[in-house]
Amino acid sequence: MFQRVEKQLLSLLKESIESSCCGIFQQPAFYDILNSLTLEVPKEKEFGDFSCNAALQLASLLHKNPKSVAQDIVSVLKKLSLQHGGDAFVKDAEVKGAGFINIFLKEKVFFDYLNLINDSREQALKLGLGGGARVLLEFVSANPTGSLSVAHARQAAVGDALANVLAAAGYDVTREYYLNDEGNQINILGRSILLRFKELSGETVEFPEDHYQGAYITDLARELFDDKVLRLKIENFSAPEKEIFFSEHGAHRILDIIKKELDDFGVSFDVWFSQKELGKSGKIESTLDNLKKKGFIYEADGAVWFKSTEFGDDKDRVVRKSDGSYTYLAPDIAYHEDKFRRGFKRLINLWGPDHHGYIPRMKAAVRALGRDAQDLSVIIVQLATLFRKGVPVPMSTRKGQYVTLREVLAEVGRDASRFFFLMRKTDSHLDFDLELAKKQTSENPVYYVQYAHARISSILASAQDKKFDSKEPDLSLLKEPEERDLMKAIFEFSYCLFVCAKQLDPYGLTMYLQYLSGVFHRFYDKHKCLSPDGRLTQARLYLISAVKVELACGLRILGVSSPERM
RNA sequence: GCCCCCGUAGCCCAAUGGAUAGGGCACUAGCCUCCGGAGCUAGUGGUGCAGGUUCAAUUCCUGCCGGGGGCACCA
Repeated sequence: MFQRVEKQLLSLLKESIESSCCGIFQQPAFYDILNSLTLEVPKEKEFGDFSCNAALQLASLLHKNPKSVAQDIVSVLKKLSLQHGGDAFVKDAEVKGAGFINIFLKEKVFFDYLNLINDSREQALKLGLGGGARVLLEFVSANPTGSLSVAHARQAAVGDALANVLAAAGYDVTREYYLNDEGNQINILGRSILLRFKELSGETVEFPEDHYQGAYITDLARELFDDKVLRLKIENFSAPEKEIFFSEHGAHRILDIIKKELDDFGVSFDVWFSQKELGKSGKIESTLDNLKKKGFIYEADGAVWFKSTEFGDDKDRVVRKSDGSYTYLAPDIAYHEDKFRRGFKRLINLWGPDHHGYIPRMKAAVRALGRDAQDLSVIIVQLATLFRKGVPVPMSTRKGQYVTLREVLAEVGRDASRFFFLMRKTDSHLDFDLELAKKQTSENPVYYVQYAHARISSILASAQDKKFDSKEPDLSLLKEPEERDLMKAIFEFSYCLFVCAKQLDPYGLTMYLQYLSGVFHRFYDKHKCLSPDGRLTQARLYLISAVKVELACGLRILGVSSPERM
C-alpha cells in the first residue's frame, strides 16, 4: 500500500517535472536526477506527508532559482492530479523552504489503509520487496564448546529479527547455524573433559591454561563418571578412542545446551550445518581443486595458499597449513560454495566484531567462486556492554567466566532482552542497562510499547461489553489532528519495514514502535474512544485496532510478546 | 603499526545529504468524578577540532584529538 502510493506519486512527479522543465532534455544530468528521484517522509508534519527535493537539484541545470522551479512543477502536478480525479492521492502540494515540494495526501489514502489492515490483518503489512527470492541467513554459529555469551545473545536477537523482517518484506528466508563440530577447539574441549574425568577417578592431572576452565566441563565429566556402565566402557577405550569419544560427546552435549538456550530465547534455526559432515563429503577438496584449476591456489613454504590478493585482500591466505591440516578458511570457502549450490542467490552472514578482518578474504573467496561480491553481505554485530547501576559488568573470558545469554535471560526476561539488544544499530556498540531493562515503568521502552498494546486490547474488550454496533465505520469522522497523526503513523509501518529490509538491520523497528506507541498514547489522552456518539466510537475503535495489529506485528518480528494485559 | 565502531544538552540515544537538529531520563510546573496515570501537557538545555566536496553536511572525503573493540599457518 505504502509502496503503491509512493510509486504513483513518483510517476506523477516525473511527469510534472518533464512537462515543466523543457529545454534541458538533452542533458544527461537531467535524466540522472529524474531517475534517482526519491520521496522522503518529512519529520515535521507541516511539511506534508511526502516531500521531494528535485527542484533544488534541477535549479542549477535550469539556471533558475529553486523556488520558481518548484513552483512550476507544483502547478503542473496540481493540474495533472485534477485530471486523475478521484484516483489521485494528492490533496494539496506546496513549495516551502529553499524549494521543497511538499505533498499532502488525501485522507482517503489513510482510510483505505485502515480498511486493508482491519480486513487482512498482518497480511496487509507484508511487502513484495523480495519477490520470494531465497536468502540464506547464517547467524550465531558459536562453537559448541560452552554456553552462549552476551555477544551471541545479541547476534541471536538480531539474526532472528532480521530473518523476520526479510520474511515480512517478501523474501524466502532460511536460518542456518554453522556448527564447528570438529577441529582444534573441539579437540581441546574433549581433552578438557577427559582431564576432569581423570581427576574424578582420583588421578592428579595438570590442567593446561588454554583448556576450557568452566565448571560446566567438570559437570559434563561427572555425568559420565556417575554412569557406572558407561564409565567402565570408557575406561576400556584406547587413548585415541578416548580422545575421540570425549570430543564428540562434549560437542554433542554442549550443542544440546546451546539449543536449549536459543529455544528459551525464542530463536530457532531451519538448518544446523555440520562442518564435520562437510569435511566427510569431500567438498573441501573439490572446492580447492576447483579454485586451483582457476589459478587461485598455489603452494609456498610448505603450505597451500589462496590468492586472495587477486580480489583486493591485503595478503594471500593459507588454506592448508604445512602440517597438512586445513585452516578455518578452507572449509569456510567450501561451505559458502555449498550455500550457493543449494540455490541461494543471496547470502547474509552475521559475525562478531572479531571477524571483521575476515570479510575481505571471504568476499575474495566468493568472487573466486565466480559469484558477485554483493551476493554475500556480512553484518558485523558489535558487542553489547552490560551495565548495572551505571557500572559496566566485567566480561572477562579468562577462566571461562563470561556473562551468558542464560544469565541475562534469567535476570531481565525474554521480552526486555530481545528488545534491548535491538535498540541500537547492529554495527554500533550497545550499552545494555540491566536495571533499566528490569524496570516496569515508562522509562523502559519495551514496556512503553507493550503498554500501548495492552491498553488498546483493554479498550477493545470493554467496547465489546458495551456492544457497539458493528456497521461499516464512517472514517470521515476522524477529523482531529491527533487522529490524522495516528493514521499517518500507521501508514508509515511499511516504510519502516522497507528501510529495515533494505539496510539489513531490524533496529529501526524498535524506534518506530516507540514512535507509534507515543502517537497512540497522545491520541488516547486527548480523545475518548468510547464516546456517546456510536458512529464516532466505531470509527475510533477501527483506528486503534489497526494500531494494535501493527504493534503486535512489529513486536512479533522483534521476537517480543504483545500482551493483552500487563 | 593496521582495521572496525562511536564522539550530538547533566546522562542515554534519533535524524535514506535537506527545512526551525528530534525523543527519553533527570530537573521544574501541571493533568485521575472519565476507555488502564506503566499514560499525557509545558519549560530549561546540544552537533569534539581543522579543512574539503555540495544549492544544502550531524551525515560524505582528508587530517587531528578522545572512547571502545579487533589483529595469527587460532576457530
